[in-house]
Amino acid sequence: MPELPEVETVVRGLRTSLPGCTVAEVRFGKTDFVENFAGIAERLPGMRVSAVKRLGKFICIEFGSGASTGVANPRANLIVHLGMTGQLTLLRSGEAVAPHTHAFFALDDGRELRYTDIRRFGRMLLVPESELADFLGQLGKEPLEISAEEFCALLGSRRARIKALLLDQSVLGGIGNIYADESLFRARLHPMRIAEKLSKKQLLSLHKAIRDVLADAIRFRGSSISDYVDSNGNRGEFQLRHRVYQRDGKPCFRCKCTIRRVIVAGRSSHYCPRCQPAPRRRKKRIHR
DNA sequence: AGCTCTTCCTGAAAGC
DNA sequence: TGCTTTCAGGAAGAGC
Repeated sequence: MPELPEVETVVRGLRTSLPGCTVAEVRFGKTDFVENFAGIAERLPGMRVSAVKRLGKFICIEFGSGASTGVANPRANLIVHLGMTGQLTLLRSGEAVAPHTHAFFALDDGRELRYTDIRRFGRMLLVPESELADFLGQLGKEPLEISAEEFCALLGSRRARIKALLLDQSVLGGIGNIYADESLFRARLHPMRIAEKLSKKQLLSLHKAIRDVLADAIRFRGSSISDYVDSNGNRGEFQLRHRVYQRDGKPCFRCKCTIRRVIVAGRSSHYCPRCQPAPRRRKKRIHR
């Protein structure tokens, strides 16, 4: 599933050759994952890519005004969320079309940017520059940019389970199920711990664990569990280095104890019961 | 505030 | 063998 490291890998790939290219033609297959597909098909041709960015799990392809359109065409941003199975790949226009490919952006250099998404949990929309600030305002903090102090302040007063908060995109943008579990393992925190009850030391440990895990995962070009590939169609390798994610029933790399799986915040959560001890259950009050 | 449940969608895997 | 059912999950919305 594409999370921050996978999206970052896709963005870095696109960034090497997409800026400067002009869109020649836009075509769509199914459009139920696109907001205002007709508007995108009408607006983008003639516009030139000026930058490619990552915002949490969103890919942001920034378009400046194209050479042919001039002042009448203000800046706009094509925002893409890969959902569960989304792929954004750059190919030559003539190449065979993979099944479930639903968006085609033909470029002026004979290549094509294609969006493929088996389950169509992904999303695509065009955000005018004037509305980008509003869009960004809904996103949580960047896990790789937030300071330790800010991280502690953000989570330390919340009464929700720590795993739920890590997955909440309006708190931190970019962490999904894989990296939440891997971060909690490294910080030795059980996913059901209540954030408010964590010590400063534990929060600082989690902040570092998140940074370390994400940086490692980016170095290995993300985790390919099922469908994830980068902009060149290559799989990542970080799935080979997961310590707990989808390792339930297998021995912990640290202590050999059997990794377990529980549902937290509606998600499978994998943890080592010895390295990540369960929170102490509240003592029952005895009323008289 | 925060939890659970449901919906979206398809393919893989399990069940019969 | 082959058909049917179940499950997985990011995000949003409903209801509690």
